[in-house]
Amino acid sequence: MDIDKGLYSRKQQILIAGAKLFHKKGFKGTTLQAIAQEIGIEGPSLYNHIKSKNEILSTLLLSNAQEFYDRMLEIKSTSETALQKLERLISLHIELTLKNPNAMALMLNEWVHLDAEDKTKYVNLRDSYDNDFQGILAQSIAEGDVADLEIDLMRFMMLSSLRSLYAWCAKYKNFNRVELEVTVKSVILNGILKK
Amino acid sequence: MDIDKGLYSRKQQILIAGAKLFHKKGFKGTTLQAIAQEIGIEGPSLYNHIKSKNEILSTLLLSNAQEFYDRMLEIKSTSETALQKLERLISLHIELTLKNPNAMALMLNEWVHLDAEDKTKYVNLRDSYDNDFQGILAQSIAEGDVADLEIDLMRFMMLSSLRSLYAWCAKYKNFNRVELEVTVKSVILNGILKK
DNA sequence: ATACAAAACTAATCATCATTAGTTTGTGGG
DNA sequence: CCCACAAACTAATGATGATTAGTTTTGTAT
Repeated sequence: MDIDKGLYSRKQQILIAGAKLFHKKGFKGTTLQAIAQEIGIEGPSLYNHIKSKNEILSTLLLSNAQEFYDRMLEIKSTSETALQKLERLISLHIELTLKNPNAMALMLNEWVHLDAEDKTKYVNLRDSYDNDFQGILAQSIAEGDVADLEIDLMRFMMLSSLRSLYAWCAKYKNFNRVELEVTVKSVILNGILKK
Repeated sequence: MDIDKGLYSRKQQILIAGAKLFHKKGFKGTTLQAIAQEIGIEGPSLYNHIKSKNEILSTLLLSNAQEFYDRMLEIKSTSETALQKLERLISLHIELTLKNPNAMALMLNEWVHLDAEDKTKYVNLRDSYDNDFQGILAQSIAEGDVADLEIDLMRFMMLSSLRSLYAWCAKYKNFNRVELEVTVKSVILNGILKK
């Protein structure tokens, strides 16, 4: 019973509790009874609001993946330099991480438990995102701002650290958001060496 | 039936198959029957070689965490500069990733399914490793080689990308190991910007 | 107040595994 | 050739947990 009943619909509460528990115990390690208990009802009562356990996971994953992709399209369409777009993408990751830390964790691993149709949708969204990300990276190499190294690997390393940030935020709760953004950008763009 | 019977003991085969399937489906999503099938026997026959499903996971995780920590102690004890030690740590991650890609994946997530005692052991090993890593990073700042930014976050970002490398290696199978090391070091040390 | 609909509850059901019991097979040393 | 012993096999057992059925409660609009 962690979630304020006044502020969220039951469906919302279920999604919030689901994200929290799926993150902590994994999808398969979380029982519907546990989710129900988290919001103060009995397990089977959940079925007044959801169709299945899998629906909780797919709602969480698809809505977040969609939000990432929508925001990517928005950033792609601006007329800035590719490097400026990369900086916006870094900010985007931080923004969405702060908004939905638990969902961010699920996007790394739990998507394997989606059923076939949703898994395809999810993987397509993620692949599109990764592709566009890499396209912008390629452009910033072409524009002379970014080093011409193995581009798959550069993209991969950038996204790995950005996608793990939720864990850092969970551990060091008293960080300053602006400082976080500055540091993350500095480490990604300039590396750790002193100049 | 993927694993050559001649080269490995049954216990080894079980560990290899377990790592593969736990990686693909998660610990809770993998049945003993599936592991058995992978090496061509029936589920209950596994009990001639193991004590429980959990033992498979804990053997995989603890032996790998221990290997990381042993190697860390070795590197700490050399008389090189802290920056040289950091480069050795990057190489170490790549070496162990190539040796045990599936186990590397498990170390990120599946440790939550260890039972209490093993989980404590595992978390202690990991925390010690992270601590020592950060100590070396602090020293290299003190030695004037590394930028004086939020040190927790720098350590976190470095380890996030290193610990995810198994996924890149799985996807781009034809990479050159030396080039991989060079690129990873360059991105971590110098960032992505062209100099 | 009263009735209806939404949302809870309790008590099945049914499937899926991990694990155990009891039995058979296969092999290497005598 | 035969005996042990390790390592398989098949057939329970028992727990767990998603989902369904059927019933009661609650809250709201008349």
